[in-house]
Amino acid sequence: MSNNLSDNVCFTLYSATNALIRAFRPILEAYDLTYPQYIVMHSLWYNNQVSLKALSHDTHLDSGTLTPIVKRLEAKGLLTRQVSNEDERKKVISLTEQGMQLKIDAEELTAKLMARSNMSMERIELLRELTLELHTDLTKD
Amino acid sequence: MSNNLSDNVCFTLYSATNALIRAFRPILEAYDLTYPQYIVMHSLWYNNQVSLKALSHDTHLDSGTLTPIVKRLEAKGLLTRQVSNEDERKKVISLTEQGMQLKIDAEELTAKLMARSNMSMERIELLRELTLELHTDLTKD
DNA sequence: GAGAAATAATTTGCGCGCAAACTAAATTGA
DNA sequence: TCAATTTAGTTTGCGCGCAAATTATTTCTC
Repeated sequence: MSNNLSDNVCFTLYSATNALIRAFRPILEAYDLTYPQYIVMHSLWYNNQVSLKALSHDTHLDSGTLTPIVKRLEAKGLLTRQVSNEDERKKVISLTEQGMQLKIDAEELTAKLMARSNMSMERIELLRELTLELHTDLTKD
Repeated sequence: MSNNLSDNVCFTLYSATNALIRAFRPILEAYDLTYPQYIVMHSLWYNNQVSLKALSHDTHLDSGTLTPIVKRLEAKGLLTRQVSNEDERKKVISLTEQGMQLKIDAEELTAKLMARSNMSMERIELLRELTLELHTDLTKD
């Protein structure tokens, strides 16, 4: 029977994620990006010219969350949004030259951040596997 | 060199936490609580009559985040906020009878939720340790 | 003991995260 | 074929999460 918040995995997961985003913030600020914006850019760097739906699937972000994020990235000149020719309900999201250029600069970002923790590569990899497993479990039905 | 979002521990951590809060939402709705509100209540159940500062330390939530949350819980009749006698800058946050009663109902909440995942007790405990370690590392300086 | 510095809490502004409602286009099926 | 359903994306509303600015009180320090 736990009586301490830190005994609760939900709380430690929640706190660790908040701390991670907080630690990421000043680093990403140099690129004028928030973490969710970075996720979207990262997705597009490896999967360009996709619909919002496809982007939503890849980033695990809701379309209602994604629309304003993508609009902000468009306003920054990092991507464009065009109505699809085949299906006029769809929007094709494409990186601009500027958006592609960011990739090289931001390549080592995550590694740099995780180096701030004293965790070993093995424990970080273990954490990755466990959070991936939990996410899969919670979204399977 | 990772080229997939799921290869990135930051992303899996972020996604798993969002999924967890999302899964928690309908369960907590029965108690008319959000997850951060639940964290505050949980903290108070084991540490009643504390200042906002102390609550902030325990919940890892910013005072700017906490003030409106605590006000909402006050509006629901779950707690009271009184100016401290010793130090008039401080507010003493105390559970009402109704706020204390919620504890019994909500006792098994987390266990119920985690049972939704197929993860073993051992892996959940490992996840707890790893996220606690990461949080400690990221907030140590 | 009065001015300066520190501390506690609130307020403001912005970007999520997401459920729910909505709009518009494509698909379906009788 | 055309009305009903489904699908893609947007909008709205609300509650965070947090940096930065603000207010009020207390503590330092000279």
